[in-house]
Amino acid sequence: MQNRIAQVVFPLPTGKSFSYIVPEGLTERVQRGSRVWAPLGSRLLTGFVVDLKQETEISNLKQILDVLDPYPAFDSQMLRLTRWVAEYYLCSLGEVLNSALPSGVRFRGSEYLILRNPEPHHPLPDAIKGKKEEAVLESLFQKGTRSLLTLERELRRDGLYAAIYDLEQMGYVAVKSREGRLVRLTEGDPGVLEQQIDELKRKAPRQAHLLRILRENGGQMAALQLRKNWGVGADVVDRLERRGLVELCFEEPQDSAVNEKTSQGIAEVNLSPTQARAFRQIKRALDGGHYQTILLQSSPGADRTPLYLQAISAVLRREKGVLMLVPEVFLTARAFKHLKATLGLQAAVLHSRLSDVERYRLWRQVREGRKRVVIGPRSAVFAPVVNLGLIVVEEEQDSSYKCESNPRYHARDVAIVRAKMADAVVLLGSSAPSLESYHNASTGKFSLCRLSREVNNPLPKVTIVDIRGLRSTNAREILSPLVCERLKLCLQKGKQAVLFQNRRGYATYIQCSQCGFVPQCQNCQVSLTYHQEEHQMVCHYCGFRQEAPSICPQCLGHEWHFGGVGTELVEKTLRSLFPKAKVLRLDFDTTKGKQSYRRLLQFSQGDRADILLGTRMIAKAMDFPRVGLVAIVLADSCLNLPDFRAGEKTFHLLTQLASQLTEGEIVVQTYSSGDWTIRCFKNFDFDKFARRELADRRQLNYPPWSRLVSIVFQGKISEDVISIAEKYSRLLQEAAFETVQILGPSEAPLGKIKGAFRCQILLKGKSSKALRELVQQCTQKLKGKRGVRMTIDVDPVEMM
DNA sequence: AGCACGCCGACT
DNA sequence: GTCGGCGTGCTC
Ligand SMILES: [Zn+2]
Ligand SMILES: [Zn+2]
Repeated sequence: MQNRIAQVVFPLPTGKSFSYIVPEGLTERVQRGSRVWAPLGSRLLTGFVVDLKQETEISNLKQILDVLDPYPAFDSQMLRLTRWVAEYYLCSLGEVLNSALPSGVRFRGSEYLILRNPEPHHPLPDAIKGKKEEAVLESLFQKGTRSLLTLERELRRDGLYAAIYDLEQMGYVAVKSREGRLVRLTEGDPGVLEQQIDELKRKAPRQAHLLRILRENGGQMAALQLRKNWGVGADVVDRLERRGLVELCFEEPQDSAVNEKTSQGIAEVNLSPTQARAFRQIKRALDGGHYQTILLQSSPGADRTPLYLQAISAVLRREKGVLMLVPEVFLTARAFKHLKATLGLQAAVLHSRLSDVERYRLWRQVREGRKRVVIGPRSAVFAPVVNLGLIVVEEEQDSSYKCESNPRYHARDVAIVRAKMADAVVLLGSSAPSLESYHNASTGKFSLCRLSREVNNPLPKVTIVDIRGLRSTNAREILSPLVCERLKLCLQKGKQAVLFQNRRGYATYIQCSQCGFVPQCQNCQVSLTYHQEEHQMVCHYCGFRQEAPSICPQCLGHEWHFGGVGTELVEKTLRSLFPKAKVLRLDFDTTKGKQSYRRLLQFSQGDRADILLGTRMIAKAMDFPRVGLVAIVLADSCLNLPDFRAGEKTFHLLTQLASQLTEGEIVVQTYSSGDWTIRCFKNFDFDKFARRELADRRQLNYPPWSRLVSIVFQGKISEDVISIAEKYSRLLQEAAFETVQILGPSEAPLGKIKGAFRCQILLKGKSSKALRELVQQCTQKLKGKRGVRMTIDVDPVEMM
């Protein structure tokens, strides 16, 4: 008896799965993990098959219409992993599966179907059984090739892809990418060709250009080459083909980059004695061949990369796959370069910035085991690496690993669970690890591997400058005399200086000197930041902006006090102090948007500036050898965040900045020089900091001693939000047990953002499982209200 | 999430 | 009378 019933989940908030009949023609191809096309209500949706059964009690079943990939997108291990993510982070399996796939997988549009045997068979071979197969073949007989998009339009979509994959499997057709096409001139006569080019020149210069390229390169070229070397896109090729001026043929793709080195040819890395000592422990874990998480805690400035490379090389020699996670997309380039230069490897770099076609191509190569090393940001933790042997999580403490939209997973934690399932080793690298990982290492859940600095490579000098006195004497003063002095020296020596200030703009707020009025955002409960360059008031939470006022709208006063130092003001100060120095400012904290990404890459490469100034991102972005001074303009802006992790985050930040120094000094300006975090950082004593911080957190029952779940309600009408939050809170109180603490509901920090009021309930408890069950139970009972959205965050990182 | 269904007030 | 707001519940 065949499995005729498929259980399908969809990317909807419902955790439910739906049963469908698998039609005759699709039984072979519809498997667990397949992506399918199916009707739900009045809609047609893409879903995922999570199970196959022989029968069901449910009546009035609908049919699955089509299967989207030639083989299941998820294997059983990935299904297990995504199910864990859904259960742990309290969201639907469908949503997790959807975000685990490369985004925007509508890749099929750029592919072509070709007839393998160009002779039309009449009658059709016996093997062709389905109507759809027949239709596809008939369509191809008319013209040797068809784009998949054309076929979708021409034939009905139901069962189309299943038919295509069947025909492909039987060897009648082949799916080729648009860029695998060979473009050939149809006109052999040079005179006629010249005439054609002339005619096209005015109306379609790009097409004329393509003809010229072909003429000068032997009359033919692969579409991929045309794009890569000449910048001529596939659309131009299509148009010329329609004119009949070029013809296309399909050759087997000669993708040389795909072929990785054989495992024997993988190089080894030269390790220093210090590194070799640390590596021995990693090697033992790799040799063991079982799950283990190693926290690689390096002293600031010690290079972890050689250890990663050596571990990767060892894993590849065992014919296993590697996943390397980095905190930001732009950091993948550096990792790729290292792998290429040292091991001679072409790793697959998977991230959201690739085109759909490219991303899907790489994803398939990884899925099919043709690429065994994947580099990427947090989403890459779901890359379908075959036979996984090692996951590297670089800068494991970085909060970018936590996803701030559904599913709100933490890539480091998912990596650990994945490694357990695959019996792989996890390497967590950091010079100031998260206290969660540090704690896990001290309880024996992880093993700790320390990497110290090379003996000839001393720790940088740390100077703490208390600026309490300074500010009171001259409010306009931003840089202490000591920092100015060090800057001068640094520049004289021809070294670069890095300045960090966590606030963008010129002033974080402006205030009327006469009546005390502070311009606020109309959508958020925050003051507007003054940007001098654009002469605008900007909200950093919703993007609202308006012309900076010259006259106070309240009292018509015209004198403003600028409060809170932003990077623009620091830049202005630097320019007046060092008019000859080249100052480069990098001030955005997201890498979203093309422009910021480009500037970021320029920044991390363009090391010609004398002074580099910026916000959080500079700590991650820079990779310069010439840095002689790092100055933190105001450590307090990080230290005083309303977050129980403020101290930890400050330590991370300072350490990351200090790691950029090969030799030199790091100067920290602060109002609270007596603070424990600052004092420990002065001696680079993370262990001392962590011990005290852990003790404090134990006292207050904060992670890692407890688990948190944050529930945020938001909506335009504050009364509705509050009433729902209170209703939920009552449900919690009814169902809760002693070990759970319910904090709130209280107005979330920054109560109103983007016009939405926010109310937060924080659950604290010993067991994450118990908390999650409680939340799940209450959420089912809660009757929501239109206009009030509820967000559940398990293990929240950002407390805002 | 969407979408239909149904219930109620208000306006041609 | 019916148009359109929104709460409710379902989708195999
Ligand atoms: Zn005023
Ligand atoms: Zn705002």
